[in-house]
Amino acid sequence: MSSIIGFEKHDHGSCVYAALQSADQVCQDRGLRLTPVRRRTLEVLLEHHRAMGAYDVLERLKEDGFGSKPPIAYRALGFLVEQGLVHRVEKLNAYIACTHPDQDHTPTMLICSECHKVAEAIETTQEKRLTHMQQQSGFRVTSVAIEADGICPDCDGK
Amino acid sequence: MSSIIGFEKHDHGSCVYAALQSADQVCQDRGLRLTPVRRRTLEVLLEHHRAMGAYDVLERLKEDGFGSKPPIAYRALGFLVEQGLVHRVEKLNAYIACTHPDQDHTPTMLICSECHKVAEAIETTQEKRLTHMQQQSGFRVTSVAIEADGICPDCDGK
DNA sequence: CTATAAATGTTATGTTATAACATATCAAGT
DNA sequence: ACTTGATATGTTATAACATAACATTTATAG
Repeated sequence: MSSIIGFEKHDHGSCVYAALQSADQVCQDRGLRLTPVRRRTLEVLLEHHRAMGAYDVLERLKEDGFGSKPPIAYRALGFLVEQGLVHRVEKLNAYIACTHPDQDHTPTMLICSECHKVAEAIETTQEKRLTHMQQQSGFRVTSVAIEADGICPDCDGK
Repeated sequence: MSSIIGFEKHDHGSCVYAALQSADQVCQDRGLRLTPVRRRTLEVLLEHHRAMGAYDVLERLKEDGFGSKPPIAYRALGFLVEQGLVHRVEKLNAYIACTHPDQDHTPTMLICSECHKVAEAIETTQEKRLTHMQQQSGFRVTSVAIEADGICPDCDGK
């Protein structure tokens, strides 16, 4: 079945805090360093709670005294994406913080064409399809992206 | 179930011809014009039978005496994508001709990280999941992209 | 306290994409 | 055929996204 994260109301402060905690934990477990730029990058994405372009992120980092050139942002984003703490939204060339980085998952991104909010639907049935596909085709899958354009509940009401 | 198009051998000449025929038909049926640039753009993609960037396509169009500036390619590609004759591969920012444009389908793109070939798996179960997702979330889906990175059968053997 | 690796930072450039406007072509009605 | 309105093609200019290559700093293991 599927559950949606992103369109409903929630306690934002605590969700940011929890996600950062979780990220700290993940990195510690994996022997990786959630350095200041990386942590701040994640925080920026969490605060905005929507898909942001690399240059938008960079803007914030610059304001906070970090480097001001594209690679600064791209490297931090790359690290976070690799660790599953951030998802890249391919259709938007943008990035969004993952709100449940603990579970290993193949996210489905729901992109509202109207308000441009992005929500994440977790499909647990995904893994099965993936394996299935593999067996049928002989294609050895390493990662999957699923992205849907459409109209979110809020905008649909109007 | 799923079937794969793209990695296996096939009669290329006739596949290009058939696809163009099919495109003519589709456009006629919809009262749209498959103009020279558009037709040639599709042909170029069919000939190459792999994902091409817009600028690569543009190169060919230029050689054939069509306009030489980006919008020429982007407009033709946009039209073809809209009509489902070409799929955009989001992860590659590239375009690939659809080999079965008749059926309305949500393609799954299989992208080989080694040889960079792209195959298309048609998932008929997709529509169900789509509808399902819609009901659960209130998100009204208009289009879905599914893309998998991995290793294709050919490269896996080596 | 060094040697090595990892991370940060910069310069420069490459790649992908679109806005805005000018011109040409097509299709329908007269 | 002739005008008109819509569609398509073309150009200029620029915006948005991304990475290679190299210099410098910071962390950490020996």
